Amino acid sequence: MVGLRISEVAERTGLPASTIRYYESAGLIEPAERGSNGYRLYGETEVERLSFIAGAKRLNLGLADVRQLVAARESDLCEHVQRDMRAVVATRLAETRAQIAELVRLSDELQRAEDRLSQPATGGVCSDACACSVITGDQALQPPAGATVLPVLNR
Amino acid sequence: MVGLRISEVAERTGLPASTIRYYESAGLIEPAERGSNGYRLYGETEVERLSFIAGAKRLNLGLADVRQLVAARESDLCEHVQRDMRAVVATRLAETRAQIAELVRLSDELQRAEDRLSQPATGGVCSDACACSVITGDQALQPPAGATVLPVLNR
DNA sequence: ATTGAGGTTCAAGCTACTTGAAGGTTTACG
DNA sequence: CGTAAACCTTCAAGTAGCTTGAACCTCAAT
Repeated sequence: MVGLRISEVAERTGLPASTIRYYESAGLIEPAERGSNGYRLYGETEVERLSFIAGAKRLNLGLADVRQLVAARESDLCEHVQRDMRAVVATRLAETRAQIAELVRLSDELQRAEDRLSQPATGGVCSDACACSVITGDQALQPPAGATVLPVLNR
Repeated sequence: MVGLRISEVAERTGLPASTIRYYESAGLIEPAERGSNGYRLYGETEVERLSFIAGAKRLNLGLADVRQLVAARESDLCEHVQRDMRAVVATRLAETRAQIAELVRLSDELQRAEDRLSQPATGGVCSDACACSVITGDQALQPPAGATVLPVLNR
């Protein structure tokens, strides 16, 4: 009952100790208690909070979102929490679906590029364009007219 | 024929001027010529090189890959270029497909979380767990046994 | 006494840029 | 000719979410 050291908390939550320290420094969790030796000590409450955070991270939520949810959770207003979480999750779901759509489009492009690169060089002659046209985009790789392929991973 | 200024090159390649400067500082392209006023000046060759880079970026290639491809392209050994590009593109394609698979799994999780959050709180009573269990993962959100959902966007 | 496995802090590095400050240049207009 | 807008320059710092490293302390075992 004296409290758990950071490595034990790391084991239970699945988060690396360095990440737990980082979350503290980032204000996601309160500064941990310290033992007489200066080591951080954690109780069950902290482990649960960190598990909650780990769960949110599995949903790919950003730290800003996580911060909001942690605050809502602590505030203990149940409806409030549920409403907040629904909004955050819904937004994240929409973003994820958009990401998937973009990546599918991208994988099509890559597939086409690969197909073209698998063909022997045109007529054995190494022209000026060469394989580079696959990327320069003389033909297939231009965005299909207003396709905005660019911001795929920008988030 | 005096040369294009950076904003004109930006317009032709679709890359922001700031990005072009950044590519120069990152060693992706050679330092541009300068006019008597200190402005950068570009010729057709540079525009083509930058278009090539923009094309590679549309394929979501990292700067390390792009650097390699640019070098190969400049080296002018055609077979070599084609082999390099094939390898890079194939790797990228595999990565993209893996990403898609992970995101699909993630969107399933999010969908389940949303479903559960849409249901009214259990029996009207706001228990200790409340909506938080959706993320804490008492039930559905635990990784389906050895699923490694974590490194979804780590790259 | 010393080794090894923990713990601590603080700083820097990672990707691929973007943004901002502080300033010089060029061009168009009145 | 004056000046304001629009361009260009460099350099520094900020972004997300950590990870890694250096330099040091603590504790249990040999």
